[in-house]
Amino acid sequence: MFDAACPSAASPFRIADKWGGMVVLCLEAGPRRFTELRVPLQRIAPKVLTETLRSLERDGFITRTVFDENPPHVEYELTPLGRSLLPAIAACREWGFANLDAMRAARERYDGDGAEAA
Amino acid sequence: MFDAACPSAASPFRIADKWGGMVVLCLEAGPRRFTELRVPLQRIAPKVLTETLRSLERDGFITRTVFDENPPHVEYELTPLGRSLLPAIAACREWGFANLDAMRAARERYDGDGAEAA
DNA sequence: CAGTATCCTCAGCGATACTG
DNA sequence: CAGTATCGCTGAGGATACTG
Repeated sequence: MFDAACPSAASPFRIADKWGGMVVLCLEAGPRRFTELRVPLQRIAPKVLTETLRSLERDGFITRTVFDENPPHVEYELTPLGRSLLPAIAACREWGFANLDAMRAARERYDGDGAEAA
Repeated sequence: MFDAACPSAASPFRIADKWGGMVVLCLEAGPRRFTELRVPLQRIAPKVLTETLRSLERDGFITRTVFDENPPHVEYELTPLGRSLLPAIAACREWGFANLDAMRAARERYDGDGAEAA
């Protein structure tokens, strides 16, 4: 159980990084271009978006298609494997919608106790 | 969409850290003691396990019960909120069982292409 | 047994500037 | 437009030793 060879363990897909899941969601509705992805993900630096996309491409979750035009045109699209992530992501999001408030409350309670004591 | 106030976004619960999910799974079958958790999670340093447990406790996922004995005896147990994570974790694990091989294959293909070119 | 204390490393994330 | 190049920081994660 949980040996080093078992990345599937519990969070098999923290989809690599902080942004991976969001990018997948952004691509759910169809192909998107580099700059289009930067709109919903305003806080992301271009370098980081590149890294994220490369990582997702490496894992076979997305494809990168270059149109030989000027100005350059590149599209990212989910593969079937990438789409297979959506149900699991949905399960996580549903948990969030249902329980995030409770979690936040627990957190305030915990932090509160610590603060009072001091 | 995806503003800073929306941690629920995609991976609402990378359950905090690398080990959080595994610890929750270890507690699924019932309460466990500190050292008992270190058995399946051999690679975890005591400091890190402590941090992980504190974090889970803070979020209301587990309770920490101290039995005033000698030698000391402490038990960690899932709360209902903690148990609510299990379905989402299960969804992630199922994805892993179903698709991890495909992902690994994609990764090797990708890395292979890069290596050949060099 | 159940932790703390201390120190360390590295990689993820980020900001900014530049380019084919 | 779609990136790369460079630099820097922070903090999660880890190894080891010690303690009530």
